[in-house]
Amino acid sequence: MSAANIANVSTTTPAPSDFIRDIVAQDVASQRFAKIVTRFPPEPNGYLHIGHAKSICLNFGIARENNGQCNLRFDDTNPVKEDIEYVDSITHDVRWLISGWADQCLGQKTKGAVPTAQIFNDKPDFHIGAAPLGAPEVEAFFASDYFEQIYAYAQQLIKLGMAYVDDLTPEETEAYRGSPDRPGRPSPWRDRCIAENLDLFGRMRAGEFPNGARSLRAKIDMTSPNMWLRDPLLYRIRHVAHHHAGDKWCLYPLYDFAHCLSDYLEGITHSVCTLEFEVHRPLYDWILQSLELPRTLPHQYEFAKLNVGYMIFSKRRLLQLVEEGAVEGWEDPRMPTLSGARRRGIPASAIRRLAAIVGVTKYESVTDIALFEHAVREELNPIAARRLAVLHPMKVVLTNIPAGETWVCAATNNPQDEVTTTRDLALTREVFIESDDFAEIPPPKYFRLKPGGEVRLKYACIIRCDEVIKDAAGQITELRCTADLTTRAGGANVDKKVKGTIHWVSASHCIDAEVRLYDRLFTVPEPGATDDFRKHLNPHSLQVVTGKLEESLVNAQPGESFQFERLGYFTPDNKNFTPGRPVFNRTLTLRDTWVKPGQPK
RNA sequence: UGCCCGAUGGUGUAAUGGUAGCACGAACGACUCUGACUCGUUCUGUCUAGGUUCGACUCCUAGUCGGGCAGCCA
Repeated sequence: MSAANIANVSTTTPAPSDFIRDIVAQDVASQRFAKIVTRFPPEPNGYLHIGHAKSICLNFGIARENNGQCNLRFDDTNPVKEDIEYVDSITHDVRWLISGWADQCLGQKTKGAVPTAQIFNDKPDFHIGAAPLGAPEVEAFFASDYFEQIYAYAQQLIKLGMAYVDDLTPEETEAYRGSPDRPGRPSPWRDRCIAENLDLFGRMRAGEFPNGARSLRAKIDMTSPNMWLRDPLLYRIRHVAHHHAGDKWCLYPLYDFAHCLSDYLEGITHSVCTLEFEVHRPLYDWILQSLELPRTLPHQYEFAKLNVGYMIFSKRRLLQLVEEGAVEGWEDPRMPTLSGARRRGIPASAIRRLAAIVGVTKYESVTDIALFEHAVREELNPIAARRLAVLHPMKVVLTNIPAGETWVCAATNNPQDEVTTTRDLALTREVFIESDDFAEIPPPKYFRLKPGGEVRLKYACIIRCDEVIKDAAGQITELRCTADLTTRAGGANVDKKVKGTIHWVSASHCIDAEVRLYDRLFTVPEPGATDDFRKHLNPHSLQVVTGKLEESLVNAQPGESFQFERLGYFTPDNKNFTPGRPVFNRTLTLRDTWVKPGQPK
């Protein structure tokens, strides 16, 4: 099973419905737009995580269900926080997440393209479209590719008397703004004439003024109860180079100004974002309406972002974990990042399934991590090949099988398959079983191996424990058992029932492999609820063991998923991979409904 | 003591004035060469108070609780 195959699973679930899709459906019905175009607009200042995945699934899902398009656009208006490393990882992660599902909807542009002039309804207009599907040299959209056009829109706003250059310092600007329950005061520079504003704005671009000396502001209403309408800043001076635009600019637009115009330039029809931007919507509309643009304007819709128990999604905190070494980088399998999830063996389809389960609402909730784990198991169960592996080995000697003798056992690769396929396992005198699967003093209802008891070695035969061998310290060193070879497949007593069936590997036909057992990164459901989230790091989130694995696993490749029977789902690590010496990551344990006596769940 | 948004079982959601349903979870049971999967049964819900209506989760009013807004971040 290749990574590509995994990504192809479960692409046929019924189209979900939610309040945003309802709006889109109405717009489709009324033929308001020729084509539905959405966008996913990350800022390249961190890695994508499962929270972003909800937005990706929504935006690409809408495009997919309406034969539309979803642009990947980097919202890169703040060069001091952004980096090309993030551009690359985000591009990769988006492609991974939509692979086999919405590839055909991914809007990208011809490499190096910028918005071009056109006439629309007899009016001058600017637009940038997607490169045709399959075009050779393509790249994501970048807001920074629109800087020239956005600058021109700013000039137009000045000419309309709707923007002005302000000389207030950042501190003064804050003081003049007032507070949510107290109106702001107009800047003394608010009523500069258009010619002076234009001149000053040009000199800001020319680099005549230091950082923070002047800004461009929209002229709206300093007394508005909506803080974002109190003459919001449109441009600030930053004498720094940009990772994508180079050193061409020392003047950068702010989010509110760049975002709505980027949406317009790309022909976005539905601009979907998270709830915290709800109060920005009047500004989004104000800017687009003020500029008297010829084409149908995009509209912004907001939904609640994803929260999942025992995870954190704050970029700042995730960066902190990386920088402080609490994890091994952004791609650590314990991280909620998409690259971490991929390395952990979580299929993209499972993340899409989660998005479908949680839906889209305006209610801010915390999703039970059980929903996520359910989605993962649901995707992995049908596709993960079954293998036998012993993580905490205990030696068992089958005293009635001579050394060197081999009994071949056919093992089913996946009971979920319609057509059963098998592989051969070797049963030999010495095998390993899981130490948990033997109890010298068994608790009630324990139906694995115990002294004098019987258990089935899966795919092989029933064994009986005759003797427990211990060292001087009283530690069990091996079990001496008798194999009932008549209970093998095809044997006379194959139908003999025993309560327990356990996994095992032959001591002479197994490989040693490092297996990394991951658990949740935090010990509390809402680690982000307190300032000191690091206090709740799970000290046992990674346990490394050397397991005994059935031989066939020696050829396992990154991107493949296996179920180690009775243990969980595992995948070869894609970072520490040496052909012939795979290191395995545990994706997730199997659901375990056996309540150990005395251990409430 | 400003403005905006929200509230349905333990969790995520559906019902768009007409039987409160689904999934997860939990409990019990069946099945089982994975204590998995699968199957069956059960469990728990409309924030509060008024109002409109033959009928309200849905509409109105007030309240309660939660979230957001005072970056030259996005």
